[in-house]
Amino acid sequence: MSAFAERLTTQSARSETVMEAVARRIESLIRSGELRVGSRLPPEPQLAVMLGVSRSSLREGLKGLMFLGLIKARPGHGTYIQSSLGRGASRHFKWMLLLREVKYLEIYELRKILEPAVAALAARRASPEDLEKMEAAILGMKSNFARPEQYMACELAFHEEFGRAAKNAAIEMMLRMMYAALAEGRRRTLPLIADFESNWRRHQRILRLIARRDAAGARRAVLDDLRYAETLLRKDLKAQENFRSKVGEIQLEPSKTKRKAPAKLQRADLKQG
Amino acid sequence: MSAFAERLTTQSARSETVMEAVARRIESLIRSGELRVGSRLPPEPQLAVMLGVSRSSLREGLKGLMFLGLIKARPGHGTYIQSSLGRGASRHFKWMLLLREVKYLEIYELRKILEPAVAALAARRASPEDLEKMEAAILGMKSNFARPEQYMACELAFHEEFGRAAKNAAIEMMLRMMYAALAEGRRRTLPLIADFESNWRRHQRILRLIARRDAAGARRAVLDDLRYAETLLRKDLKAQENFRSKVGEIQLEPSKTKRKAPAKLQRADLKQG
DNA sequence: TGGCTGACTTTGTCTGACAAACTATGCCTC
DNA sequence: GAGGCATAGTTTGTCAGACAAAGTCAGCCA
Repeated sequence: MSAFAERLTTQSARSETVMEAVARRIESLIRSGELRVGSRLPPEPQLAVMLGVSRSSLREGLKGLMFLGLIKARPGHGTYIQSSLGRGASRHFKWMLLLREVKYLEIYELRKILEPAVAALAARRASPEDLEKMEAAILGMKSNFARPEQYMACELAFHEEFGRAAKNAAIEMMLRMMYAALAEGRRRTLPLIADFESNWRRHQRILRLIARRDAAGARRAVLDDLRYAETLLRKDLKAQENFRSKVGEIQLEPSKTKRKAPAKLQRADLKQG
Repeated sequence: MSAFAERLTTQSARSETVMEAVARRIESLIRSGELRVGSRLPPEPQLAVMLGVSRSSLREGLKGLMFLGLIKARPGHGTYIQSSLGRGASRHFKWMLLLREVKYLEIYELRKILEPAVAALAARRASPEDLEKMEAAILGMKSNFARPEQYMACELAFHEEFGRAAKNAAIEMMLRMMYAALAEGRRRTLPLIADFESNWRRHQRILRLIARRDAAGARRAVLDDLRYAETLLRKDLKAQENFRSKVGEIQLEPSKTKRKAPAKLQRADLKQG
């Protein structure tokens, strides 16, 4: 009868690793209210004794939580539970892009679903402070037409404030994940803004409509901007494809690209991997 | 002029930790094409030499990536790069719920934005296999009205197939994150399904409309289901609030056990987290 | 041929130690 | 008395070496 359900609930019988146990234990401490955002965890040696594991194992578990952005260690100070909306998750998203499991065009499809709705929410809910911050970001963009790096930083700030203005933490987290992942792969997004001034004008229009509480207008403006950016992306992808098919065979040699490795990793040589 | 941009680009000058370096190094290996999904990483001792770090530090870095679901270690076998859509990220989402940084109602607002659009996409793109799998999940639900655990497992399976049918990896990842997080906090979602049969009927209707390629109908059906579930959630939240306000004062002693609180966890048995 | 044993590989965990970063206290100088 | 500096103490970061556990695989024997 319930064969389908059986198959689903069958867990892999692998014994739980200490790392997982540490994470679950700390989770339960949060659930019980003993730990909350900002709390300091007991020192590592003490915590290791409490949990009955060695310090190294404990640290591996903590590192996992750090990667997720859920805790933050300050040397000589302590380890704290951190308020983090999408900090760690964006790294996850970035990897999906790296591994080509997620395509840029797919992200734009997602954005076209999410962001117009977010714009409508922002038009209804944005506080004066939100509007001020978005305005500041817009001004920052305007004064940096000639400096791509800084222009992009301001644009990212605008988008983050935009997400925050919708007054929904789940949405804010999702958007931050996407934006952070996109910003990291800036190679791909930077050339898309052929004309900073035109890009800036579209953003300014979005802000103006939000400030006027014009939900429908803001929704349309965001969708327009995304459509425009998507068109550029499509062109860029096609150009790159042509480039690859032409140059692909020539540059078959392994990545000899000089990359500045951090000092501590100088001995790195992974050719045999 | 560009003070705003300056403030944004100012990084915290904290020296990079080995863990971060390890992660970046492996990232660059993926970027250069030396590693891809399914690749086996070199053994830990060897990799440690390559990166010029000790095995313990390397392991901490790897654990971080494991938590994100990006690599998977098999004892006695090796460590592999894993294809993971939202496996690690869902844990992140769950924590946000735990820490009360994200509220359940906010997730429902997000779902009401996302899922109707996804339903429309699924109606256009679902393959026969997708429809079969959703059908199987629906059947599984039907035969488990009396077994809540298994019913929920089947419902989760239905939603995952639903997300997959939209044929967009970014969307699939987002949905899996949400569903996994909601499923973990099942305390909250289980009682919401007052009547399994009614819940099942709504799901069946969604599937039928997707199978008929009725995008608009599927969109409406999903929105209806979400509205219904949200109503139940609102009632449940209100009931819980009443309960808290009655029982809350009695054990209102969070600050008294401030620093020494974890002390009672000494020798805590890990297995019962 | 088939199954079992043993060596080998690889990850999991533990112990102990020292370095680095930050805090806080107390001393010394002005 | 006030302020700067040095020192001790706390806490995380990193390293080294060792053994256990788990899985693979070749080779031996019935």
